[in-house]
Amino acid sequence: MSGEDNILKLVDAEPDDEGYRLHDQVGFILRKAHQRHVAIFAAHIGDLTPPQFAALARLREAGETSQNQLGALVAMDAATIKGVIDRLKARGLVALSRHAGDRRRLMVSLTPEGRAAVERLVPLARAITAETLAPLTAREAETLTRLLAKIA
Amino acid sequence: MSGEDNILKLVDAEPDDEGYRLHDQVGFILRKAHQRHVAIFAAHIGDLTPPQFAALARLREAGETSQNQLGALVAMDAATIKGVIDRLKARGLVALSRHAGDRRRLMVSLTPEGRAAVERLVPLARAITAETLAPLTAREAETLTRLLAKIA
DNA sequence: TTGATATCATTTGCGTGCAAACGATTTTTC
DNA sequence: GAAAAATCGTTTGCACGCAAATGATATCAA
Repeated sequence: MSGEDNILKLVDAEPDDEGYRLHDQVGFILRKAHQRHVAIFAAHIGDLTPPQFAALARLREAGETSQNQLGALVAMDAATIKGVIDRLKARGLVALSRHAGDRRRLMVSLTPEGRAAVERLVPLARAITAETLAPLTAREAETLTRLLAKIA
Repeated sequence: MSGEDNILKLVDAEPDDEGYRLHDQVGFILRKAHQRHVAIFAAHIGDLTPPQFAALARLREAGETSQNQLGALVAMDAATIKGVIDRLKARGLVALSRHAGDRRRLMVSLTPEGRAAVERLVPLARAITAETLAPLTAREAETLTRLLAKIA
């Protein structure tokens, strides 16, 4: 369909096809940027993943919360947050208990070890953010963060 | 450590700690933006994942390539690209053959069905990009894409 | 009250994504 | 040419991330 008139290639060239370059698409770049960030994170904090750290950091900000509630705060669905919490619990960084009034709810809280871990790691997390944004000027970094937040 | 002088909270407050908000960190926002994009992708193209589409699209741009080479082009390591190619092959979208001169190399190429699929999907992929960037003005979208590419 | 709904958590299945170890082949070096 | 090193691919193990199905408990409505 619409494949005859190649005369005005640059002006009118079929927009459905030839002008599509994978590496210009936001999704592709977004995936690569995320990969690079995860790699930087791993280089600084080897024994905790970004989602695990996110859960701990948010738990410190929010205090005790139910598992799914915490999931909502760190953008993880019920199945995902469960795995993350299981692993944090296995390492003694969080503690679990049943909610008094609602026996469905599983409350998650930081253990002293968990709190100590977050506090120890926050400076490293700052460095990770800085290194991720290192290719940009301060102004560009601010812009990127702002625009990214708008599409997140 | 450094927890006594709370007098000048806003001016001199411990920068290692209290000023750290998870949801301001690039890594966290990057992860959420990526999640949103994947969701948009799935809503438009239900039977193919972004990595699978990326492999097909890049294969069309680059022509026949070795499996690991293709992986490099779409930012997937050897283990990951293998799984993606396996699934595309199972669906008849790519064909595999051994390289003549180098028996280690596994050459990957689009089948006619694979080519037809990419060509059919490119317009949808454009719409996915547009929807992902919809919260932004055209100018902002261009800026975001450019800055994202710098940190990717 | 009870029956219909909604919510919280769990489980399973599938698809990335990466590290590490491995076997098979080149390519390099001596 | 033979040993050493590099490259290509495979496999395993672990950690997200999501959909869909399930069970347990709460809440709402009739």
